[in-house]
Amino acid sequence: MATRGTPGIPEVADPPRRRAGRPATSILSRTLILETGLRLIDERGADGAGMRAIAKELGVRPSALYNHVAGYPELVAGVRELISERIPTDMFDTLPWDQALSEWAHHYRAAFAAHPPTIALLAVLPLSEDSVTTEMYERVVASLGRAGWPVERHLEVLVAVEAFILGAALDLAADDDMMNPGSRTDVPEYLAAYRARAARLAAGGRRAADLSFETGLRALLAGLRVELEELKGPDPDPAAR
Amino acid sequence: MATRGTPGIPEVADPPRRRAGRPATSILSRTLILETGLRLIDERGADGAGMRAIAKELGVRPSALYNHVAGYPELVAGVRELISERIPTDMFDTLPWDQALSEWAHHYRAAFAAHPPTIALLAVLPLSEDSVTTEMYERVVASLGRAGWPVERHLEVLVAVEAFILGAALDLAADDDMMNPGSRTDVPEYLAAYRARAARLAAGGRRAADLSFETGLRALLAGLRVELEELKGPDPDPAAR
DNA sequence: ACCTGAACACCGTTCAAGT
DNA sequence: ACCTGAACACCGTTCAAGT
Repeated sequence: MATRGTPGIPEVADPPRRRAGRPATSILSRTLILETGLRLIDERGADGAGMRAIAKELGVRPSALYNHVAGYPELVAGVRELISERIPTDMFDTLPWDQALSEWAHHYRAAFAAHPPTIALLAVLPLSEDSVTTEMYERVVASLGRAGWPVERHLEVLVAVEAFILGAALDLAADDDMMNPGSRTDVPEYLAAYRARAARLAAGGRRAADLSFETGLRALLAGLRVELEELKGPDPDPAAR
Repeated sequence: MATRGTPGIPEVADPPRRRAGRPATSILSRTLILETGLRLIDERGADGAGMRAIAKELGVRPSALYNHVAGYPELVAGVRELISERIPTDMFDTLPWDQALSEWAHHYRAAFAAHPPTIALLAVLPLSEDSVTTEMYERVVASLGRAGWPVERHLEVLVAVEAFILGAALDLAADDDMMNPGSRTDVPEYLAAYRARAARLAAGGRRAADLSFETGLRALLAGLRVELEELKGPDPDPAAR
């Protein structure tokens, strides 16, 4: 309900008080556009952060944005990069590979969780080729190498863990009540399981998605640990390490 | 390429040859609309399967669809249900819980993989409340119960596995080449890992996403198995089972 | 009940014209 | 180089009018 062009003369006529032509000092920048996009996503959801909405928020015409971003898809990718940049990776230099992966996974998921509407929008993007992500991968891979994982399996492990993280992030975006069976009588076991979890959640103050994330991550890493041990296990001479 | 309005004069003028008013026998149905939607998604991608495109394909005006589906979001949910229906669940009645979960996961992922463009569109949807999905959950939960998982942890385990499946499905939608570091020189370990995997993939005929899915799923289930053993382990009287 | 026809309120994007 | 202004080719959705 924006009160635009109401009565009178141009009362709330926010539109361009600026005249055409190149402004003395440039108004926009790629960074400004991306940050505004992320802010609007947070404030209004993914649908409230299109090219036109961002332009309006910046007091500019939509076409002006195209001087700094190639188009909407590129803008979305840029916003994802903005979020990815905030995922710390220094734990890979100080912790054992499995503990480091666990900490990383928590931060990774939290980075998206901080902007709920972005999850559906951004998790869908191909696990990009942008610079930030690649640098993150570099540290993960280095850690796996030091731990003794064979080099041809590094990406396999990395992507498996990342898949779980993204899936868990999607789950986080879903409403806690989304799986509520209501009063259906044809799924008794599910109903019992749903209620038992609900009671447990009510007791502790945690979200449903947190339980699944913690348990899944713990299991995944435990399984990977076992697999690495088996890879190294047949080693007949432990002193060779 | 549906050959519509074939002979006669108005050759390519497909638009409404039908006059207004209720047709003698109704043309549309919810099922027909959903199946056409899925087909168009397969043929043209998610962007080529909007309300208007479906209407055109069915030789009908867009507004006619609203007699059978509430709107676009409901249509997308319906298409997801169409896909979900094809995921078999009978393995939960015949196999041990962990083997059943493994088979289920393979089918679940394959159901989406059969319609690549849908993955990004559908995986994003909250793990719905629709009837098919809930019935699927019922069988999973029943299996976990028989295996000895405490009832308040059934959904936790189920959702953890499902998160991994959906994350793996997203990975499947990404191009194999998407993680290619190109000729970057600042990520040597990553570059080596990428090339080592590429060589391995070239040898065997598999996709990158398959490796990560198999390894992640195996690890996840192995970890869950260990956790269940620990839960049951302290049992002082094995005969009580 | 179930379709057409016309309209509404949006999109992202392009491009000439201005400075 | 970087903005405005106007236009293009789309969307999903609503609703009166027809049968």
